[in-house]
Amino acid sequence: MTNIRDIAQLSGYSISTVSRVLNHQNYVSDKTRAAIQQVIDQLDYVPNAVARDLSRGKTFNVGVVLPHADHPYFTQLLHGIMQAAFSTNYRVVLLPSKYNATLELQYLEDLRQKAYDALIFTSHGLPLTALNRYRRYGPIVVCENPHDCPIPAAYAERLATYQDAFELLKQRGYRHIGILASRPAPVSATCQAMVTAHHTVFGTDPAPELMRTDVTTPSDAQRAGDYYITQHLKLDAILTNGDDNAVGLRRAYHQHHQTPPFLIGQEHQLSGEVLGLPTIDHHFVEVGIKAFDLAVSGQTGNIAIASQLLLPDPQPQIKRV
Amino acid sequence: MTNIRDIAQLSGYSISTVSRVLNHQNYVSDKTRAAIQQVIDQLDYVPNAVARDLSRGKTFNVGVVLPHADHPYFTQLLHGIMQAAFSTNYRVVLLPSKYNATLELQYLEDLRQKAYDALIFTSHGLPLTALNRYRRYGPIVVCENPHDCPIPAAYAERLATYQDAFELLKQRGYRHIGILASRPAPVSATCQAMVTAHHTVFGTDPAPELMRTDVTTPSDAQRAGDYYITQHLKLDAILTNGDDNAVGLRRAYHQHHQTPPFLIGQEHQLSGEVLGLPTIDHHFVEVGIKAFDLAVSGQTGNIAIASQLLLPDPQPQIKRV
DNA sequence: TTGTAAGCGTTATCAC
DNA sequence: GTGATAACGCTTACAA
Repeated sequence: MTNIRDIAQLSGYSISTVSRVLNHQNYVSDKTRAAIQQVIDQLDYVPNAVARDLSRGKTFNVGVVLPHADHPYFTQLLHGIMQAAFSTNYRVVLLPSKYNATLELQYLEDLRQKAYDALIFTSHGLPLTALNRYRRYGPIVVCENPHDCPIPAAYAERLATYQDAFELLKQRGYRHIGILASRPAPVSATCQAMVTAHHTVFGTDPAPELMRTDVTTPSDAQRAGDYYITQHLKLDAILTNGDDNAVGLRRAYHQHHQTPPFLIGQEHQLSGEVLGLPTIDHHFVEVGIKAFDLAVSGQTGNIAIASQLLLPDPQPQIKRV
Repeated sequence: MTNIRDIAQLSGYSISTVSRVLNHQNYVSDKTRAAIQQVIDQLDYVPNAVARDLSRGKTFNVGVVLPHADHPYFTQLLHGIMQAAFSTNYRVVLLPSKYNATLELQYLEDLRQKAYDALIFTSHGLPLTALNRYRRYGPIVVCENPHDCPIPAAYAERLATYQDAFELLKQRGYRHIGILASRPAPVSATCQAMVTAHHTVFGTDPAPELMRTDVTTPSDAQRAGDYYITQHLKLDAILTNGDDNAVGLRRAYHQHHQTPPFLIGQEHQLSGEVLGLPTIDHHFVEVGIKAFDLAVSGQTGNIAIASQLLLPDPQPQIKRV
């Protein structure tokens, strides 16, 4: 392992001069630079990145905490974060959490230990106040509306769009509305927003038996559908948490030889397009970009991005040839 | 910034003893440990991760080079890699490449600079021999069949399955087969495998005008469909590179009010299920797991995972209620 | 323009 | 059990 000292010795110059050459700084004469560069080339030397980071006190690593890797919310968010990181020479480190408090705490401790320059929580199990406490060790950004907790955040403003969705259902005369959510309202801002919007539009909370939580995959959604069917809960419509999950629901109804209720998707996935579902695009890529910007700038403040209800394109007529 | 020296001084013990306490090693008396721990707690001290890495000469970071973030091949592979990394305390660092040689080279140089303990190329633009040259600086794993290049690899064995796919088409009497690929055969092992399989089954190479490359997104696929249609290329079937891309193709035909040809998907995506397409599951999650194992073990050798042609479930009868 | 030397904060070896 | 001290490999005042 050849190091900067070796280069200094063999070239006959000092470590600092070698360092200047390495970092393309000024105040090095052309012939000195050339002489040193020659030794560098000769020994096939490259500086050690970790030593550099230590000396500079900065890693250019941003940790991104992800409960799951296979959910569109997270992949889209990650996509945005990567995009933003890419143009700034920061590196993205993936931190799987499964909403596990011990793991999340570990990542916060890693930040404290300077393993990352900043941390982005795409979602979290720990209370916001717990995260907030670690901000003294470095920038921490969350991807939800933090309400009264003064923590930097970039998030999709969903409430108005959920209201749009329920208004659509109301206009169509639907009253018995199923709701699919990944986590229950007490811990999930998203779920809370759906409940609030339902209340605003219909004047009542959603019936508890029509709300299914812990639905993340299409298979989960299929099970939720099985539940609705076997419990003989006659639904007019279901607000699903993802177009793909709507597919799972549909599967359940089809297997029971029933026509599914009117479905609204989320995430603007391809499966929704195929099925001609209305969907909600939360613009998570953009949210990711903003989250990253907040993280590296160290700025405080919240950035809300408006969601959007998208109605399906009319299905084209197919001419049989 | 309080460091190990501070703890040593304030506790009255030496740096080495403090280090032993930090690393939960033996040979420290209980009362010494307690005394030191008290100072640690009092000063709210944690060791610096970067200094640790430097001293140990290891980062526990594995770099994963990804041309795109939004393609199922990469997300599934990444999913597997994360899963494997998670259970071994390694961290996954995302390295976007866009098949850009300069970027790929930069990542290889980063490996050389010890920024990562190992590197996984999910795909690459640089020739294998170029990657192979950097193996002296650390383990490098690719996710394709490297054939005669002696570089560690985990990959989906696609050839036999592509043959199955073409056999299916042949049995159905189809002869004019379109093919969608992300990159042309000279640089893409995947594309080569499709061509070879076509040759094996039909005895001829695919007609050049029926092969569309540079197709990665559904929109690209839609453009490919536009091409087939406007060029009046009557196709019996199309082997698409992804169920989602099949959706794009389908969109093109529908917009031209035509019935799409018989479509075969890939990646076993939900959109394919909805459309009832045959699809090819390449088991990329498992490939990712194996790739990671190779990377951290530093083993040499190749691991091939068999792909699988999946036929659609029969569409259920729907009873109108 | 170049050199000296003091950091950066650990871990590891070896002596006691 | 504990402590000196030398790595680890670089950056950066400050001096010359």
